[in-house]
Amino acid sequence: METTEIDAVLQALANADRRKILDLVKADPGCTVSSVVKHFDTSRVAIMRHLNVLYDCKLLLHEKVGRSRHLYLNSVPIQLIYDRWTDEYGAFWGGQLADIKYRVERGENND
Amino acid sequence: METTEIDAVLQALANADRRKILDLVKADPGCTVSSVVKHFDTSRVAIMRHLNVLYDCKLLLHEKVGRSRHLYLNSVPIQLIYDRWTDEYGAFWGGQLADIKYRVERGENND
DNA sequence: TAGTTACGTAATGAAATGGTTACCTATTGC
DNA sequence: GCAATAGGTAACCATTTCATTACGTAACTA
Repeated sequence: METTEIDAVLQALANADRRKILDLVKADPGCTVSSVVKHFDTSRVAIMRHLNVLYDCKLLLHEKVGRSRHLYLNSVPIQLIYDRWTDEYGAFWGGQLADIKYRVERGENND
Repeated sequence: METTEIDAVLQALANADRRKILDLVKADPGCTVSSVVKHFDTSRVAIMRHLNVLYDCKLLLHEKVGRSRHLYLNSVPIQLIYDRWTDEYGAFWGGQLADIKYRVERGENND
Protein backbone atom coordinates (compact mmCIF):
# COMPACT_ATOMS: atom_id res chain seq x y z
CA MET A 1 0.00 0.00 0.00
CA GLU A 2 1.40 3.35 -1.05
CA THR A 3 2.02 6.09 1.48
CA THR A 4 -0.40 8.33 -0.36
CA GLU A 5 -3.04 5.60 -0.21
CA ILE A 6 -2.62 5.28 3.55
CA ASP A 7 -2.86 9.05 3.79
CA ALA A 8 -6.05 9.03 1.76
CA VAL A 9 -7.73 6.28 3.77
CA LEU A 10 -6.82 7.80 7.13
CA GLN A 11 -7.82 11.24 5.92
CA ALA A 12 -11.15 9.82 4.78
CA LEU A 13 -11.69 8.16 8.16
CA ALA A 14 -10.80 11.38 10.01
CA ASN A 15 -14.29 12.74 9.60
CA ALA A 16 -17.29 11.73 11.67
CA ASP A 17 -19.78 12.13 8.82
CA ARG A 18 -17.74 9.90 6.55
CA ARG A 19 -17.42 7.27 9.28
CA LYS A 20 -21.17 7.48 9.75
CA ILE A 21 -21.63 6.90 6.01
CA LEU A 22 -19.48 3.79 6.26
CA ASP A 23 -21.54 2.58 9.19
CA LEU A 24 -24.78 3.20 7.29
CA VAL A 25 -23.58 1.36 4.20
CA LYS A 26 -22.25 -1.46 6.32
CA ALA A 27 -25.67 -1.78 7.95
CA ASP A 28 -27.49 -1.67 4.61
CA PRO A 29 -25.30 -2.85 1.74
CA GLY A 30 -26.53 -1.75 -1.67
CA CYS A 31 -28.30 1.31 -0.28
CA THR A 32 -28.56 4.39 -2.45
CA VAL A 33 -27.09 7.88 -2.20
CA SER A 34 -30.40 9.48 -1.32
CA SER A 35 -31.07 6.94 1.42
CA VAL A 36 -27.74 7.86 2.98
CA VAL A 37 -28.41 11.57 2.62
CA LYS A 38 -31.64 11.21 4.61
CA HIS A 39 -29.58 10.48 7.75
CA PHE A 40 -27.83 13.84 7.69
CA ASP A 41 -28.77 17.45 8.21
CA THR A 42 -26.14 18.68 5.80
CA SER A 43 -26.87 19.14 2.13
CA ARG A 44 -26.94 16.39 -0.43
CA VAL A 45 -23.98 17.93 -2.25
CA ALA A 46 -21.88 17.90 0.91
CA ILE A 47 -22.66 14.21 1.43
CA MET A 48 -21.85 13.50 -2.21
CA ARG A 49 -18.49 15.18 -1.71
CA HIS A 50 -17.90 12.82 1.21
CA LEU A 51 -18.98 9.90 -0.94
CA ASN A 52 -16.48 10.90 -3.61
CA VAL A 53 -13.73 10.95 -1.00
CA LEU A 54 -14.74 7.44 0.05
CA TYR A 55 -14.85 6.26 -3.57
CA ASP A 56 -11.40 7.71 -4.25
CA CYS A 57 -9.75 5.78 -1.44
CA LYS A 58 -11.87 2.73 -2.27
CA LEU A 59 -13.54 2.47 1.10
CA LEU A 60 -16.82 2.47 -0.82
CA LEU A 61 -17.62 0.61 -4.00
CA HIS A 62 -20.56 1.74 -6.09
CA GLU A 63 -22.52 0.88 -9.19
CA LYS A 64 -25.14 2.82 -11.02
CA VAL A 65 -28.41 1.07 -11.70
CA GLY A 66 -30.99 3.11 -13.52
CA ARG A 67 -31.05 6.54 -11.94
CA SER A 68 -29.78 5.18 -8.61
CA ARG A 69 -26.30 4.49 -7.35
CA HIS A 70 -25.87 1.51 -5.06
CA LEU A 71 -23.22 1.63 -2.37
CA TYR A 72 -21.13 -1.15 -0.85
CA LEU A 73 -18.51 -1.16 1.87
CA ASN A 74 -15.04 -2.30 0.95
CA SER A 75 -13.18 -3.10 4.14
CA VAL A 76 -9.91 -3.99 2.42
CA PRO A 77 -8.35 -0.53 2.88
CA ILE A 78 -9.28 -0.52 6.56
CA GLN A 79 -7.83 -3.97 6.92
CA LEU A 80 -4.58 -2.87 5.31
CA ILE A 81 -4.35 0.10 7.65
CA TYR A 82 -5.08 -2.21 10.54
CA ASP A 83 -2.31 -4.58 9.44
CA ARG A 84 0.12 -1.72 9.00
CA TRP A 85 -0.36 -0.45 12.51
CA THR A 86 -0.60 -3.76 14.25
CA ASP A 87 2.46 -5.04 12.40
CA GLU A 88 4.59 -1.99 13.15
CA TYR A 89 3.28 -1.25 16.61
CA GLY A 90 2.21 -4.67 17.70
CA ALA A 91 5.45 -5.45 19.48
CA PHE A 92 5.39 -2.09 21.19
CA TRP A 93 1.83 -2.58 22.33
CA GLY A 94 2.59 -6.02 23.58
CA GLY A 95 5.62 -4.83 25.49
CA GLN A 96 4.63 -1.49 26.92
CA LEU A 97 0.96 -0.91 26.46
CA ALA A 98 -0.16 -2.38 29.74
CA ASP A 99 2.26 -0.27 31.75
CA ILE A 100 1.60 2.96 29.87
CA LYS A 101 -2.12 2.49 29.97
CA TYR A 102 -1.88 1.84 33.66
CA ARG A 103 0.07 5.04 34.17
CA VAL A 104 -2.30 7.03 31.99
CA GLU A 105 -5.31 5.74 33.84
CA ARG A 106 -3.67 6.78 37.10
CA GLY A 107 -3.09 10.27 35.68
CA GLU A 108 0.65 9.85 35.68
CA ASN A 109 1.17 10.69 32.04
CA ASN A 110 3.25 13.79 31.44
CA ASP A 111 1.13 15.73 28.95
CA MET B 1 -13.36 8.33 23.38
CA GLU B 2 -15.06 11.38 21.96
CA THR B 3 -15.81 11.67 18.28
CA THR B 4 -13.62 14.74 18.09
CA GLU B 5 -10.78 12.81 19.70
CA ILE B 6 -11.06 10.05 17.12
CA ASP B 7 -11.13 12.72 14.43
CA ALA B 8 -7.99 14.29 15.86
CA VAL B 9 -6.04 11.05 16.12
CA LEU B 10 -6.99 9.88 12.63
CA GLN B 11 -6.29 13.33 11.24
CA ALA B 12 -2.90 13.26 12.91
CA LEU B 13 -2.15 9.83 11.46
CA ALA B 14 -3.26 10.94 7.99
CA ASN B 15 0.12 12.49 7.25
CA ALA B 16 3.21 10.59 6.24
CA ASP B 17 5.60 12.97 8.02
CA ARG B 18 3.70 12.63 11.28
CA ARG B 19 3.65 8.85 10.96
CA LYS B 20 7.38 8.96 10.31
CA ILE B 21 7.83 11.02 13.48
CA LEU B 22 5.93 8.38 15.44
CA ASP B 23 8.15 5.69 13.94
CA LEU B 24 11.28 7.64 14.82
CA VAL B 25 10.19 8.21 18.41
CA LYS B 26 9.13 4.60 18.73
CA ALA B 27 12.59 3.53 17.54
CA ASP B 28 14.33 5.94 19.91
CA PRO B 29 12.20 6.80 22.94
CA GLY B 30 13.31 9.96 24.71
CA CYS B 31 14.85 11.45 21.58
CA THR B 32 14.80 15.21 21.17
CA VAL B 33 13.06 17.56 18.77
CA SER B 34 16.23 18.40 16.90
CA SER B 35 17.16 14.75 16.46
CA VAL B 36 13.78 14.17 14.84
CA VAL B 37 14.14 17.25 12.64
CA LYS B 38 17.42 15.89 11.25
CA HIS B 39 15.48 13.13 9.46
CA PHE B 40 13.44 15.57 7.38
CA ASP B 41 14.07 17.98 4.56
CA THR B 42 11.31 20.31 5.69
CA SER B 43 11.93 23.14 8.10
CA ARG B 44 12.22 22.75 11.84
CA VAL B 45 9.12 24.90 12.33
CA ALA B 46 7.07 22.63 10.08
CA ILE B 47 8.16 19.59 12.08
CA MET B 48 7.37 21.37 15.34
CA ARG B 49 3.88 22.06 14.03
CA HIS B 50 3.53 18.33 13.36
CA LEU B 51 4.82 17.64 16.86
CA ASN B 52 2.20 19.97 18.31
CA VAL B 53 -0.50 18.09 16.41
CA LEU B 54 0.81 14.85 17.90
CA TYR B 55 0.95 16.37 21.38
CA ASP B 56 -2.61 17.65 21.09
CA CYS B 57 -4.06 14.24 20.31
CA LYS B 58 -1.71 12.65 22.87
CA LEU B 59 0.03 10.35 20.43
CA LEU B 60 3.26 11.86 21.75
CA LEU B 61 4.18 12.61 25.33
CA HIS B 62 6.97 15.03 26.04
CA GLU B 63 8.95 16.54 28.82
CA LYS B 64 11.39 19.40 28.83
CA VAL B 65 14.82 18.76 30.34
CA GLY B 66 17.18 21.68 30.24
CA ARG B 67 16.97 23.19 26.80
CA SER B 68 15.85 19.92 25.23
CA ARG B 69 12.46 18.33 24.92
CA HIS B 70 12.32 14.56 25.16
CA LEU B 71 9.69 12.69 23.17
CA TYR B 72 7.85 9.47 23.95
CA LEU B 73 5.29 7.50 22.04
CA ASN B 74 1.90 7.01 23.64
CA SER B 75 0.14 4.20 21.85
CA VAL B 76 -3.05 4.44 23.89
CA PRO B 77 -4.89 6.61 21.33
CA ILE B 78 -3.93 4.20 18.56
CA GLN B 79 -5.10 1.34 20.71
CA LEU B 80 -8.44 3.07 21.23
CA ILE B 81 -8.84 3.63 17.49
CA TYR B 82 -7.95 0.01 16.96
CA ASP B 83 -10.55 -1.09 19.46
CA ARG B 84 -13.16 1.19 17.89
CA TRP B 85 -12.73 -0.27 14.43
CA THR B 86 -12.34 -3.87 15.44
CA ASP B 87 -15.42 -3.59 17.64
CA GLU B 88 -17.59 -2.01 14.96
CA TYR B 89 -16.19 -3.85 11.99
CA GLY B 90 -14.99 -6.99 13.65
CA ALA B 91 -17.99 -9.06 12.65
CA PHE B 92 -17.75 -7.87 9.09
CA TRP B 93 -14.05 -8.63 8.96
CA GLY B 94 -14.56 -11.94 10.62
CA GLY B 95 -17.08 -12.90 8.01
CA GLN B 96 -15.39 -11.71 4.87
CA LEU B 97 -11.83 -10.85 5.68
CA ALA B 98 -10.16 -14.15 5.04
CA ASP B 99 -11.75 -14.46 1.64
CA ILE B 100 -11.11 -10.83 0.71
CA LYS B 101 -7.51 -10.92 1.82
CA TYR B 102 -6.98 -14.14 -0.04
CA ARG B 103 -8.39 -12.57 -3.19
CA VAL B 104 -6.35 -9.42 -2.71
CA GLU B 105 -3.18 -11.40 -2.34
CA ARG B 106 -4.03 -13.17 -5.56
CA GLY B 107 -4.74 -9.82 -7.24
CA GLU B 108 -8.44 -10.52 -7.52
CA ASN B 109 -9.71 -7.64 -5.44
CA ASN B 110 -12.85 -6.00 -6.70
CA ASP B 111 -11.82 -2.33 -6.75
C1' DT C 1 30.91 36.12 29.24
C1' DA C 2 30.26 35.44 24.60
C1' DG C 3 28.78 32.37 21.20
C1' DT C 4 26.40 28.33 19.89
C1' DT C 5 22.60 25.24 20.48
C1' DA C 6 17.71 24.00 21.27
C1' DC C 7 13.44 25.31 21.29
C1' DG C 8 9.44 28.62 20.75
C1' DT C 9 6.51 32.12 18.45
C1' DA C 10 4.77 35.54 15.05
C1' DA C 11 3.50 36.84 10.53
C1' DT C 12 2.52 35.39 6.12
C1' DG C 13 0.83 32.81 2.07
C1' DA C 14 -0.64 28.79 -0.98
C1' DA C 15 -3.49 24.94 -1.18
C1' DA C 16 -6.88 21.77 0.61
C1' DT C 17 -11.28 20.97 3.08
C1' DG C 18 -15.99 21.34 3.68
C1' DG C 19 -19.99 23.72 3.21
C1' DT C 20 -23.60 26.38 0.48
C1' DT C 21 -27.00 27.58 -3.69
C1' DA C 22 -28.11 27.12 -8.41
C1' DC C 23 -28.63 24.62 -12.31
C1' DC C 24 -28.40 20.44 -15.41
C1' DT C 25 -29.17 15.48 -17.02
C1' DA C 26 -31.19 11.06 -16.91
C1' DT C 27 -34.68 7.86 -15.30
C1' DT C 28 -39.13 6.60 -13.62
C1' DG C 29 -44.18 6.72 -12.99
C1' DC C 30 -48.64 8.64 -14.07
C1' DG D 1 -45.50 13.59 -22.78
C1' DC D 2 -44.84 15.64 -18.21
C1' DA D 3 -43.78 15.92 -13.51
C1' DA D 4 -41.28 14.03 -9.85
C1' DT D 5 -37.15 11.71 -8.48
C1' DA D 6 -32.06 10.51 -8.30
C1' DG D 7 -27.94 11.93 -9.16
C1' DG D 8 -24.14 15.12 -10.98
C1' DT D 9 -21.68 19.58 -11.75
C1' DA D 10 -20.36 24.55 -11.32
C1' DA D 11 -19.42 28.58 -8.81
C1' DC D 12 -18.56 30.44 -4.64
C1' DC D 13 -17.04 31.18 0.24
C1' DA D 14 -15.05 30.37 5.09
C1' DT D 15 -11.89 27.77 7.53
C1' DT D 16 -8.09 24.76 8.22
C1' DT D 17 -3.76 22.82 6.91
C1' DC D 18 0.91 23.11 6.00
C1' DA D 19 4.69 25.32 4.62
C1' DT D 20 7.90 29.39 4.78
C1' DT D 21 11.14 33.31 6.94
C1' DA D 22 12.28 36.15 10.74
C1' DC D 23 12.97 36.92 15.30
C1' DG D 24 13.17 35.81 20.46
C1' DT D 25 14.63 33.28 24.72
C1' DA D 26 16.73 29.89 27.68
C1' DA D 27 20.59 26.80 28.44
C1' DC D 28 24.97 24.80 27.67
C1' DT D 29 30.07 25.40 26.63
C1' DA D 30 34.56 27.07 25.47
